[in-house]
Amino acid sequence: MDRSFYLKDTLQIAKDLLGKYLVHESSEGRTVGRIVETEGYLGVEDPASHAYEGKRTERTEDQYRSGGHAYVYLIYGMYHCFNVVTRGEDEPESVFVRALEPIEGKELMKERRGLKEASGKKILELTDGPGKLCMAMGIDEEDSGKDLCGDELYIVWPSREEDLDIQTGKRINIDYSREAKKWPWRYYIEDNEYVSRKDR
DNA sequence: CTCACGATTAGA
DNA sequence: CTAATCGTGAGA
Repeated sequence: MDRSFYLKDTLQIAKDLLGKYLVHESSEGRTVGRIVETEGYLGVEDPASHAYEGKRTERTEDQYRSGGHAYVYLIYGMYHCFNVVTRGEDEPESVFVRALEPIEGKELMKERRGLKEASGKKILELTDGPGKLCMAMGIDEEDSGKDLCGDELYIVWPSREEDLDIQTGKRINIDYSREAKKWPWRYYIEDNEYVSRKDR
């Protein structure tokens, strides 16, 4: 995906990223996951965003880069969250990737997730949540700020395109954000079993 | 320096 | 439902 893809409207990108493939070429091997659930975070006007009212700190600095960079942070002292930065430089908006469907490198994903013997139902737990997918894909704070238009961590179109049944809902776990928790900026592929929460 | 707080997850 | 777990950043 080239730079221009990431400079558009954030909610449009949140929708457009569904069905695309996130690829990570790491020293341990290559993993690929199909994006099935996203949320838009609209920067200065969004009480749920780390950049609300222009708040800018060392931790959130990468969100101020131009569209097409990664913004990764640690949450609850133990999990990582992966975001795709959108819009131009100093427009701190992003798309939070909440779930993937494993496509390639499933053995490596199982190892990283500590589910070596996993099969059947357990395979669903590889990437069905923001912290889980970072673990499975080997994404951590080292990856924050990386250019997604590069050749290490990037996003591509699937070989064959398909029609997706896209659903919308409220974003998850942002109770601290007052009225913003009602805004329907979460997108997911209907009936996809890797979506993190099936409830509304 | 202190301390409250998470864009989560696993497990009871 | 709650505990786990710790870097960050606001405030003293």
